[in-house]
Parts: sequence; structure tokens; C-alpha cells
Amino acid sequence: MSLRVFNTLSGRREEFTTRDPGTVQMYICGVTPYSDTHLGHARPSVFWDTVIRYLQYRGYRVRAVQNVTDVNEKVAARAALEGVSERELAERYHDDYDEIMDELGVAPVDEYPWVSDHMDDIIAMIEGLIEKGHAYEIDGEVYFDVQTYPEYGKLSGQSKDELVAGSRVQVDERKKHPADFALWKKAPEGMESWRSPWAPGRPGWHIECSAMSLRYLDFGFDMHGGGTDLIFPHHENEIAQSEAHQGDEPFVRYWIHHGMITGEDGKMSKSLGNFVTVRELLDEFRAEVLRHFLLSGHYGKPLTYSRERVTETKRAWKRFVNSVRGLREVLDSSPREEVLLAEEEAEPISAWAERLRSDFCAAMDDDFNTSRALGALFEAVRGANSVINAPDFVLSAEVYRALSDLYDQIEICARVLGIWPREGARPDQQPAGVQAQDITDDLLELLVHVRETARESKLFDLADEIRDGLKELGIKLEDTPEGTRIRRRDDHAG
RNA sequence: GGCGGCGUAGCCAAGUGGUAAGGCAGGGGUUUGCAAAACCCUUAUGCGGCGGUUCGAAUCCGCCCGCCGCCUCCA
Repeated sequence: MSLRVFNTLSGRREEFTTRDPGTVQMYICGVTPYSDTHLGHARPSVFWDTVIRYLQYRGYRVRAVQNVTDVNEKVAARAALEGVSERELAERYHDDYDEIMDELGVAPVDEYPWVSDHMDDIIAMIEGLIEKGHAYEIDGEVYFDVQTYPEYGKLSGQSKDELVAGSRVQVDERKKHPADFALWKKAPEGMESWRSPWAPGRPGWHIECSAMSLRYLDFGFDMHGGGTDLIFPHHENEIAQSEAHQGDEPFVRYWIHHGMITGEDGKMSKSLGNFVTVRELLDEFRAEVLRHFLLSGHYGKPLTYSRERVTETKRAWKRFVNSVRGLREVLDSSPREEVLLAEEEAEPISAWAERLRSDFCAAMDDDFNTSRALGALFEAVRGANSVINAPDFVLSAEVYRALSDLYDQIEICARVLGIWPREGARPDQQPAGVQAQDITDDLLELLVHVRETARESKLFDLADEIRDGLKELGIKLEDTPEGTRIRRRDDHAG
């Protein structure tokens, strides 16, 4: 099986091959840190984190770069409002982003280049474009000349002339062509600016990604990610600049765009005020649940957020975790008898681990179909449950081996998706009043023992009172044939 | 106006020519002192509508209806 990905540039799924054997170089459009991290930031981060894990699982080395757009008018506006420098403000919000990503289990990428640290690279690239005749200066500002780049529009399917016709923006009459875009512009009054061969000013939006991706990756690198909202003009312009500058193509082999997160009433965005921060979600749900939710639909499609939907996902995830834990308990505690498994099954359970592996990979190979991958995981879990819950279940050495292999494969797949329960993760609910953790294991054992005795004496009211009382403290008791299972709120799904 | 996407069960969602994954909710059962957890069975002769191509269509083509995104330095 080979990996196939949907490439926005061609508009279809293509077989994925790398620029350099065994290594994937990727550039992911990152954040503009000027406000709290919201769900719209979490989707791409979790998606790309999953892609990276999967590629590594498949044996690739991955080099990933994600820019930090700290030179930005919104950053500047907010900084001015608060009376701090742009850098200071950006650092504060980027710290928030880092913290959130850590809690979501998103591994850091290799490089996080900041625009303000790369002005030399940006200026050098603009100078190169001027020298090659692809850019021109007007009054201290520099514009890219789209007419020198015939392929302009190939990513978004826009034609530069039709763009003008339907444009909602006022066209700057000084430009040679209305679609020409700024590479360097003068800073508005009072805004920080950088020295340049033209006038003191600030880089255009798109040039940073061209300059920084080439700084850290090789021209013609493998994947470039970002939201569908960036296809035009951001990525279209990035291609134009980069390929014109290099005099070669392609700048990027595969363009991969994720769909927007929407609220139930349309796109989630700061300007509409209908966004939800990741912080508030993490206060209510575990990170694994959020990841599961974000991966429940195909990345390329829009995803509608609502509290109810995440709550549904939480129920699904809890079932997954409970099942996996049940399997673990069977593998850990039951005696192993040398009894042969009845072989009436059409497919022996010894094949289940391999089936999960192959279904999971087939799904992920098919343009990172995490929805299908999740389906494969749930099928595996149900299979395991039906075996260990069968009335005549006997854990023979043979069955033990099969289930053990299956457990390991479930863990591997769940870790790729980042939904494997993490130790020490935040509980998904904040306990109130007396904390469950205030009750020591010794005390808890005593209570459970007393309850056992009560049950043996058929004093069920007393037993239920103990169980109900502990439940209120966040500790659940479950009676199983092997004895009473203790579930503290913070060490499982809740 | 231009470009692109979407419409599959009560809800979410996979499925790009071969006879509808998975999850949530609901119903019935097994197990349990009762719960919990788990398992089993159950819910789409049909995939927005109407035509067409084909031995065969949710999948391809045409038209229509509905929703959404981008064309604004928004992930």
C-alpha cells in the first residue's frame, strides 16, 4: 500500500512520493499570536501532529517547520492597545499556544521561525525578485508583478483578470496590475518598522512564508499545509514569489489544506465572535476527547463544533478506554490455561491484530482518513470485548497471545491518533468539595472491604450507600466477577 | 459576479462503478443483589430532487433545489 494525498494544486488524490528518499519536509502555516488559542488553531495542529506521527510510524524521517507571524497588523494593533511591544505581545500569546498544544499532546515541530527574526532573509528575497524583474518599487514600497509569472492562479483556479472584476477591495492605481501584491510596504504611522533598501517598513503578508520555508527546507519540499482560507491569496502568492525567485518549479510538491471549524451558525472566527477557546474546552474535556473529536471527520471538510457533539465524542472515547482497560485486566490477571481455542470462527482471532494494522494503514494511506481509522479501532475493540465477554471464554495460551498482540496494535494505532489515554492528564471534570485524591488508597481499600463484607451479609442498603457516597467524591466502584474495581475520576474516562 | 466545497439513518460520519464502515442516541436481550462496565440483536431496498450512461450508480453525466467557504494580513 502506498500513501495517497489530496493535492490542492492538482485537485485530486496523488500518490505521495518524497523529494528525498525516506524524508518528508513540511511547512505548516502557523499562528498569528494576538489572541487566545481557539479551536480553529487546534484542528490543524492536531491534524498535522497526527500526520507526522503516522509518517514516522511508516518509517519516514520528518522535518517540520511552522512559522510564527509576529509581524502583523493585528498584533500591532493589540500591542498598541496594551502599551507593549509587538514582540512582547506575540510572545505572550505564543506561550499560550505552546502550553495548549502541550496539553493537547501535540509534539513540537523542528523549527518555529519568527518573522521578526528573519527580516534579512525576507529583504534578500525581495531584492532577488527585483533583480530578476519580478518585482518593482513604487515610492518606497515593493510589489510583485504578476504579469511576469504566467502561472499565477494555478493553485486557486482564479484568473488574475477575473479577480479584478469581482474584487471587493479598492485597487491601488499605482500598481501595474490590480492583482499585484505587496512584498514590502511602508509602516502606518506609529507602527514598528524595519530598515530596508527601500523605505523603512514592513514585509507583505506572503513573503515571510516563502523566505522562511526556504531558509529551513529545500526548494521543492514535500508538504505545505494550511487552512482552505489561505489558498487564495496567501498560498497563491507564495507560489508565485517562490517559483519566480527560484526560476524553477515546483516550490511545493503537495499542498494540503484543512477545512474550517464552524460553529452551528457558520464559520468560527474572531471577527464574528463565535469562537471557542481551547482553554475552556480543556476545562471540561480531556485532551484525548478533543483530539478524537477533531479527527472524527475528514480533515479536508469543514467541521461543525458544538458542545453536544464533543460530549457525544466523549461517550465514545470513554467506551474505547473502558474496553481497552478491560482487555488489559484480562491479560494481566487471568490464569493462562493450556486450552485450545475453539476454531469455529471464520477468522481466527490471531489474525485480528494484523487486520487492525492493515485497516488502519489503509485508512491513513487514503489521504489521512482518520474517520475510517477510528472506525477500524472501534471494530478491533468490539472484537476483543466480544471474546473476553463470551460466557465460555477461556484464556488459553493461544488466545492470550492473540489478544496481547491485538492490545499492542490498538495501542500503537491509538497513539498515532493521540487518543490513547495519557497518564496524569487533566480530569475531564473538575471535582467539587472533597477531592477524590484526598482519600488515601488505604482508606479506600478499607471502605471497599467493609462493603464487600456488607454485600456478603446481604446488607445491600449499606453497600449501596458506600458506593453512592464514593461516587459523589469522584470514585466509582464496579462489581465484577473478579472483585470490586475502583475507578478514580482522574485515572480514567470518568 | 468569479473560484471551490458540501447534501448518506433521529444526530455525527466513512464510502469516487459491484450491492451502504464506525460512533452517539433510542428499543429489546445477556450479565448483575441492584448498579456500573461490557457484549449480542435492532433502526437507510436506500444515499437532496428529476432525468441519463451502464449488466450494475451514493459513486459517472446533465438539469434543478438547499447549505457553506474563499475572492478582506482569518487556522
